Amino acid sequence: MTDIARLAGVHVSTVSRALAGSPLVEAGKRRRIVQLAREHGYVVNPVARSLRLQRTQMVSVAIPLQHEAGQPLTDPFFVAMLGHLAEAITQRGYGLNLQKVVLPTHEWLAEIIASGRSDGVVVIGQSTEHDTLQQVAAAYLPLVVWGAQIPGQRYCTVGSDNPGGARAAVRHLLKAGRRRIVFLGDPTGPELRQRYEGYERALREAPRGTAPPRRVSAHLTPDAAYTAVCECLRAGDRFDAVFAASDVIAISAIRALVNEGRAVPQEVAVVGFDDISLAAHTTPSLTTIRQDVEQGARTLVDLLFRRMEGEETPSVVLPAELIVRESAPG
Amino acid sequence: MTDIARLAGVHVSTVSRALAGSPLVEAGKRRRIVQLAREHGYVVNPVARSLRLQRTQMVSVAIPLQHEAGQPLTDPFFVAMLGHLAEAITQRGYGLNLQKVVLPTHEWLAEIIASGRSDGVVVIGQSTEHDTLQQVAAAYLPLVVWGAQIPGQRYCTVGSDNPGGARAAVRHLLKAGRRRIVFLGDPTGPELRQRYEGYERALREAPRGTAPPRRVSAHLTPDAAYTAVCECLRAGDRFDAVFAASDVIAISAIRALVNEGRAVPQEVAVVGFDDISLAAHTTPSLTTIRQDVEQGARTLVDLLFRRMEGEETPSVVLPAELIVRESAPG
DNA sequence: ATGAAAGCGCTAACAA
DNA sequence: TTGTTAGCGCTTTCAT
Repeated sequence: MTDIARLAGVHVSTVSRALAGSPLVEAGKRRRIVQLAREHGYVVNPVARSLRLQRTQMVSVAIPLQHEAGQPLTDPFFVAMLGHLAEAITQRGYGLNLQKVVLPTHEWLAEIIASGRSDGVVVIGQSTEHDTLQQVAAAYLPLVVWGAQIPGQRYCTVGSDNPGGARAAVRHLLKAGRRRIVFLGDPTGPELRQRYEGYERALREAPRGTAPPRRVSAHLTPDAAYTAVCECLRAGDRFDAVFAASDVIAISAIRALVNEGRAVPQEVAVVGFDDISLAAHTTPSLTTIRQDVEQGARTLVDLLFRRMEGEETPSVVLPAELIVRESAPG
Repeated sequence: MTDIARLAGVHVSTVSRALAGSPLVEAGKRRRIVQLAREHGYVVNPVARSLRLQRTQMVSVAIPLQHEAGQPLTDPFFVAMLGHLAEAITQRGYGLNLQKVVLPTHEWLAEIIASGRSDGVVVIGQSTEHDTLQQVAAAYLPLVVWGAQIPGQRYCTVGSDNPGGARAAVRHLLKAGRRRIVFLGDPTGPELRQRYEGYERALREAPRGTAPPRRVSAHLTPDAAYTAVCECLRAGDRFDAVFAASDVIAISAIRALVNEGRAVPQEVAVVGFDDISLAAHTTPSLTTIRQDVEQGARTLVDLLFRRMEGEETPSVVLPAELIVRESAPG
């Protein structure tokens, strides 16, 4: 900037003002300075700017992942969320600082905040970190979390209507005449727990003769789900429908079923959760509960910026919609 | 830091040294200071540190995306790459600054660099930006690119053996007796172009009676590929195998084929490219060319850090391996 | 082994 | 309207 000032024959402060578009500096001079800066490929140093302004124009996006579950950063839903967050954050002229958090880690959130690398934090997925979030949120406002809303929660979440979505999925299966519906997935973390609860509730409301809730445990990875379903089938388990906690494991479940000689959807219907972009394109295509990632991301960012301004924002629950496709026709 | 200094009854410079683990400061005092910092949840301000040190401990990861192609940041391969990059970068104590670049944008790379937000840049995918990269690389060393190696290229790439992988895919199909093999995808960008070239070459080397190269154009999105394959079938096109430029479009192709009444793999075999995590779990599971994302990411980061130290590193081509599954059995 | 002081590049309160 | 100046929080050279 000193260089530009010298070239323009003015003081740095004038350059600073000109580049900030201040009306204080004479229009002609301002244009000349801006032009000069462009010619020389000069852009203001955001580090120095941040130090001076005490704000970084950065948002941290933290993704807590269970190490033991081997959960990679490749879950398509999280990733779609990340993409849309990048979009929304960039649109506001902010940068995105990506933090992959491998649990269990001590004080990960406090450290992200204390480091001052960002003006606000988005956490994608509560995972098992409800307590951490509770604690940190007490003293730090600009924090929003994608996830489930939990009674007594003190932090701000945006998330889908997990129980409602799950219930809609199971009711759809019941209406199609299915009576032995298993839940595939591990209800670790509030979101999946709520999906399980929705599943249970729908079964409680089911016609007589419907089999009671039954869970097939599996981490949210393709391999885990595949293995779990195979074992279950070989153990002679009988069911005519699967409600999977996510699309990724629903797809694995279909493969396991077909490989073990069960026709999908004729013998076993499958419903997933998320509506990832591939869901419409698998064979058979996947009946699922859509979470609107794009709106979710926009809402998260919107709330975050309001919190960055000091506003106390409430949590938001977005509708989750049943999408009927081939794996569980109507 | 001033606070910690006051609490410890020493000068800030001593605290700075202590926290940096300098041997200059007396061991006992150092421990006391470190302890004090931890108790008070103090961590050094990386912004101030960056300004002073003239390095940010940050790496920018830029993902150029074609706007017109509607290509989202959700391509599973890119995303897996991003995850592994996050891993490798974090391991070295650096942060990751994610930049989604929507093309065409003017000077995107120059701006990322000039902004000084990071000490090095990883670009995932050359896309149509070969010229930009050539130009920038002339004056900026700490830059690595995931993509194809191009004759006359002046920047450092890491990428798979695209022609070799494509050739292996087509030879596999030929060996299985397929003679009318179409290429599905749009060879925009060097990587896909090289895959197409490998396809062409394998066909030139094919037995007599093999149909000549034939391309079905489609952007790398599920919808585009689905539509393209359907139209092609309805137009009465005849083929017994598809080599798709990516797994995502291979999966869509399978769905289109099945929906139009073609058995996969009996009537039409399908081979993809990437080996995304879902490829093993679709129905039928996908024969594909594996790109080793993890090694790719590690190599990129390794080369980047060497470049950040001033070393001129050469480009690297990684092997691409044929994985035979159900969609195109041996 | 520790303290004093300068300065990284920028912005803004104040002065002119 | 522009310039002067102080200071954001840190590291490091120099002096002690």
